[in-house]
Amino acid sequence: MREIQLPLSEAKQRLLDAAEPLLAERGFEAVSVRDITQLAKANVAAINYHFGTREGLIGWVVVRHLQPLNDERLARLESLERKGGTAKAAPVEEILDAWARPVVGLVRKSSLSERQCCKLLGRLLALSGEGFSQAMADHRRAVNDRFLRALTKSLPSVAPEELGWRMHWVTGGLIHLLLYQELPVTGGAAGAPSLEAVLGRFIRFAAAGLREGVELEPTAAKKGPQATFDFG
Amino acid sequence: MREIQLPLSEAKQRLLDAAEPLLAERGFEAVSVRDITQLAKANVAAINYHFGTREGLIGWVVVRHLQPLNDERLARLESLERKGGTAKAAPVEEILDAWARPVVGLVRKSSLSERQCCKLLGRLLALSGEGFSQAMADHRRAVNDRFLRALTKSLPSVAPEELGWRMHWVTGGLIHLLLYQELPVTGGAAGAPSLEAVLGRFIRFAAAGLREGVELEPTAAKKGPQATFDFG
DNA sequence: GTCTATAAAGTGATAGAC
DNA sequence: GTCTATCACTTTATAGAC
Repeated sequence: MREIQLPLSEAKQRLLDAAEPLLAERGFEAVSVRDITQLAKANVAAINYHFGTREGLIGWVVVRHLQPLNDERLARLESLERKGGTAKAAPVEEILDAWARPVVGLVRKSSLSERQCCKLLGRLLALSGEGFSQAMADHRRAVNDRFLRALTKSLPSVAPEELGWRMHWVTGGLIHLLLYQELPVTGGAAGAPSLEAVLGRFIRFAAAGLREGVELEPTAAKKGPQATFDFG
Repeated sequence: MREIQLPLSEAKQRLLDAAEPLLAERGFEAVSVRDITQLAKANVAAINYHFGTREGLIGWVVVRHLQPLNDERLARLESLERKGGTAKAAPVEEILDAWARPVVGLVRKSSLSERQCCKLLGRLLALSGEGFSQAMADHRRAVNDRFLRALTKSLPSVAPEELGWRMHWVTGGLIHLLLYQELPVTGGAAGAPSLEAVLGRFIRFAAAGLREGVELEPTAAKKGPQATFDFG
């Protein structure tokens, strides 16, 4: 499932590197090809030559970030499952960690500032599959499915459908966290906590939400046909 | 604090009524004044005559929806606090209910379809104060503050700052719920649950998240100077 | 691969007639 | 208040020279 990162020509990389801070800051609709080529010190026609259309470039931004994110999520989940053995269910916190924590690595590797990279990731995740290539959409759904399955195993007393909804809301929380990380701290007395710290607190919060009601129904849930939920 | 709903001329209403479904469907950036006037069967110049600029119209869309939402949130919280008396803290679920449930009333009253009204509300909430009038922004912050205070009273063992962060993530969950309500049910066997039902489930989920850790630290929290958190 | 020039259509806003 | 006509730009995309 892990696809090879296609090598990009230097020109394409330059254009993408120029486009991403603008897209992070202003959103996908509010950036023109002229804005990008100007910042990249390239010609106006460069984007159309290298990417065909403006949307073609956006598509590359999507795969450049969401592909590694989903790959890393999957890798961490699989490592988690290998570690725990076949029968043992992983703790909710560790599953959520595998799901949320990869953004830290992406932010580190990115040439963007932490703030911009978070904003861009937030915007990309907020697309929720709209305007993706079919391959990307399939990959995303497959990863979602794997996580939902792991969570179902870890929380058998919560209906899988309910877990799908809850992960949907958790996804919204992560997007909001990435988009407006600076928002809540403006009035705070202490300095802003690091991204890692915020993610850790978010994971504990989300785990508690996912677990809601488990102490009330300790019996194993009825197994229906596994419906697929696109919670992203 | 509750402001009088300014009477709108019939022409202004017609334009707003035409604009809102388009804005709900395509987002604020992707709708032109021509799209709106065409749907409203009005003249191209009508928007500039009645609202000054395109942004002026958007501003009215904001107040037409977010003002009643925040008003209703506040009214419900105050009713809740009156009911419980001065010393008694309201249960977290009821506070969250006062915060989230008003969207149902707005959807009912709106001439938009439930789906479109939810999308529009989701987009408006996602603005997070960007591009609001100062009065709107202040009102929003004041309502946020009141809710955070109520939650702090109800969950004294959770640090107010932590509650601010958690409400920030809850806000993201609500926005995602409103924007992509249909998303998780596409693969489900049963039909989609009603908005009311989903909100009820969301409130229980969010309450569990807000409560995380309370059983570990049953002592009252230290009272520092109350920082204001703009969790919206 | 990179450039200029230009096409073809769309944008918000406004002056001025009615 | 409503309309037409129009201004002054901006948008994506492309043809063709270098």
